[in-house]
Amino acid sequence: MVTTDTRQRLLDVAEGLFADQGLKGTSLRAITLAAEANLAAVNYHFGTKEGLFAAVFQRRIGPMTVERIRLLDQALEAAAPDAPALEDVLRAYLAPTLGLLTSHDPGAVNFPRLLGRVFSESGEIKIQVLNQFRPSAERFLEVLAQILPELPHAELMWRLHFLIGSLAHTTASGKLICLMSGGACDPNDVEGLLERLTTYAAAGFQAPSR
Amino acid sequence: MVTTDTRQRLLDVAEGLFADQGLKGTSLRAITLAAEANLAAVNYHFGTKEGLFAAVFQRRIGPMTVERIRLLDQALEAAAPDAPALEDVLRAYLAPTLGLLTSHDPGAVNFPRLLGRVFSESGEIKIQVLNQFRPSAERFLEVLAQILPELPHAELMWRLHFLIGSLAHTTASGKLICLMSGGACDPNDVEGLLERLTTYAAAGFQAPSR
DNA sequence: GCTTGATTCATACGTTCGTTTTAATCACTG
DNA sequence: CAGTGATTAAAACGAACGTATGAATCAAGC
Repeated sequence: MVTTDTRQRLLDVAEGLFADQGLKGTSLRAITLAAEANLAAVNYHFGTKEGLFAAVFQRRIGPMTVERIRLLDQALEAAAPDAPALEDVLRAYLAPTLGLLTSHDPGAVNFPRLLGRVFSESGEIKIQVLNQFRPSAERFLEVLAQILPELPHAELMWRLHFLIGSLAHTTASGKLICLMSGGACDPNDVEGLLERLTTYAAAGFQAPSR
Repeated sequence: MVTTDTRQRLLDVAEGLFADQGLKGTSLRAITLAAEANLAAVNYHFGTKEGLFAAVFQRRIGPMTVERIRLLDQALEAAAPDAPALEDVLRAYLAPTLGLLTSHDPGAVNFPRLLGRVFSESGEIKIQVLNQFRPSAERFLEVLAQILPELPHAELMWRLHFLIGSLAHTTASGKLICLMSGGACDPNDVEGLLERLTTYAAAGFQAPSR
């Protein structure tokens, strides 16, 4: 057996605790206690604490990127030979992240929160994680540039940056902000959220640049 | 003298280090070393590490909120008796945060980064800080609801939430994302950034809700 | 059934952390 | 100039941290 049961439990538990408390705020003792594993298990399976942190990401980023590209290609094919609708491209980017929130995989629901947090982590880890998103991001930028040819390249980058900010903030603090709205917003309505963010961002992307 | 020099230096240094490494990632020894103060100075002046963290926020949030309301009232008066332009309202919300990035106050430039990071902090501190923004946020929501009367309340809340996400992500990771763009984006052009984000968000807010 | 490699376990190490304590120093007033 | 309250200084405390070590346990093959 290449992957032991302990390994899986450590990854699942770490995913949730890192999402809640961050890298520095989560101790190996808290992780191994919750995972019902020995303290030394993390160092045995992942070498170091940061190794576990990286492994948590490695497990999800690949499939998420694949799904994004798949949805993008699907939108491209459906519209061919025309360019796809802006909304469909944005949805292809957002859906694989937001979709995890309603995943049946019990550990996966924590990953979007963790993903929204990673921008606030310091050190090499952050850059290492974000670099894994670059290739797919550039594919999306190409398609977006094709849909919005009059938009300068820098403007497009900024708007994708704004979108990622909205996404990260929603996955990381969605429950908080909707608590502040007095319950008017329902963060559990993931499908509705996807449509709201898509509609909002699509309008933003289409705004004329000055 | 009610505020000693050491107090100021601690606040300034802590503002930068907390912005870079977060609350858990910054040690009192690192702070007092950089501030050329004794280790015990933090506990003496602020009681506890979290007390220092809260004090860093308390120093900036008040003036920032006042400035936001001032700019909002200014936009309201200039347009009276009509409703102000959506762009002007959004600018009034964004400018006091982004403006600190070019402040002459050497410590203030770090605060927007810290502000973008606070959503990722855990515990009571985060809620305590965010609650200080509620009153002014509700003023803005009232005005926005007046400008966009056809927009459901929940939709408006979500869109403000998206905007805050873009703002936080920009202040917290602006330099990073523009490094990833290969230098195409210039995070030091604060005035241009304000216009870009205002334009993008204004179009998003004006999108019809479904 | 014994060997071998993989995993788990209990335990300890050295470091760093936030905080506390006690004494020294400073600034000012009477 | 003596005295007093505010501030700084040096040192130590106990707790928690990540990591390393060596023995114990397990699973599988010959």
